[in-house]
Amino acid sequence: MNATQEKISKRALELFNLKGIEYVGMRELAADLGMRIGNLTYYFPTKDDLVFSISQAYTESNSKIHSELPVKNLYDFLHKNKLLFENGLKYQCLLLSMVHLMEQNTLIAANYQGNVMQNRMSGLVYDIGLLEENKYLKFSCEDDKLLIISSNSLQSRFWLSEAVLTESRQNLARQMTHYLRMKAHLFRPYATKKGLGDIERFVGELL
Amino acid sequence: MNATQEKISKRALELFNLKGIEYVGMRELAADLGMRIGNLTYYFPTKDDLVFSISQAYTESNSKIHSELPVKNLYDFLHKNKLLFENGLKYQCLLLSMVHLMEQNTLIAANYQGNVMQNRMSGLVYDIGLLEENKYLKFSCEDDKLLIISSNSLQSRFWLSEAVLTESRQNLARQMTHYLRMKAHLFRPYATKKGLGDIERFVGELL
DNA sequence: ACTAGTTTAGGACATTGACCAAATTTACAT
DNA sequence: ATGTAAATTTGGTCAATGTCCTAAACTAGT
Repeated sequence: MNATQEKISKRALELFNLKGIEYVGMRELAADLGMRIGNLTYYFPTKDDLVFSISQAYTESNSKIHSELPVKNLYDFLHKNKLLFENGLKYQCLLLSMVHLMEQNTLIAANYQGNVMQNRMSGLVYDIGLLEENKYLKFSCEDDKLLIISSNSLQSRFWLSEAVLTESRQNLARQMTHYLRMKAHLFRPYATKKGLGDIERFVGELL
Repeated sequence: MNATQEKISKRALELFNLKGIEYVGMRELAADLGMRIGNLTYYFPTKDDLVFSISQAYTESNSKIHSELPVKNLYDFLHKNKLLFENGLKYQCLLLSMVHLMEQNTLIAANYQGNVMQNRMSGLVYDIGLLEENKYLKFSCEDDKLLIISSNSLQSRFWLSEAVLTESRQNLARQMTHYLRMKAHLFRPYATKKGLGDIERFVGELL
């Protein structure tokens, strides 16, 4: 991706985050960038291509967080989730239009269902398994484990959608700690003594 | 609402559920109903009006469930949630476009933020409080209670959105039991012995 | 038969994403 | 400096969307 493409998708992300992907037209974006539509489509033939490139940047930054932060304890895990939340905030337009995108943008849909989803899920299963091994978490049955993983995924995907129901897109950041606390509490019932300590530490550092 | 309006919104709901609100045009809907667009706009001046009338039907059917099913025990509560889930499925188009609608449809936004949201939340707080009084649930601190309520709300609002990421709109029904089990497990750590019995019973009846 | 409500017919408008071709400008390598 | 390729502008077109309009025709109840 060259400099102009970077410039375009950077500004596009800003506008998309402000108003929502569906409500920023290509003409509007071009005007904002001080360029003609023809030039925009020179770099991104369709709007879907543009959004896809943004979604790839999001996926990559998420992958980076995952690879750079091995989860050794429950605090690590929660802290990693904080970074993931912050990253989600940076790309809020994607998370807020997820259903939309997955049904309409064939590039994103194919990519997500072909790679991202499985990787995410298996990564999460791995992390939780490790925390169980290292005695930070303890599940009384396999069911508990699987359902807490599901709950966790759902919350990660849609906390921003819920947040936007009460506050505008411009003020989502300040709701983040609430949802991080929520996530921490989700694991509370399954935490060992060691695990509880990590949760307390994480929650304590949130304010 | 007269017979023709009923006919229109009934068919509109079907099409919206199948394809998504944003992807069914007014012309398409009119053609499907064998009427002219002019006639459609005679009954519903704008698409927003049509969607709003559907959303009101949804809100009313939900309110009906709430008023007809007093929550005496945890089983009642979970069973009520099952009915609410089934109702959400009937109006899936609304839940799948929630963010969209709340930001664009001024009628829905005003109504939701003015009434629905508070009622829903206070109703839930009331139910949970009752279950605590009647010794089905026990929370070690107020925090746990509030955060479980938040988790529960988020899951109720967005389970369909999550479901549609793995299956098409046409096949959402069969994922419902999974999310109901998830909901039941959400309350498990806070259930008393009595409460656990109710959960077992509810989950047992799901399959 | 009159009237109000309903329905049709045939348009219009601005906006959207997308697509296109020709001309011009810019940057870089020879 | 010159030629070439990439980048950019200009000025459209296209179909589809939601919304809006008017005049005419049909239909039901009084």
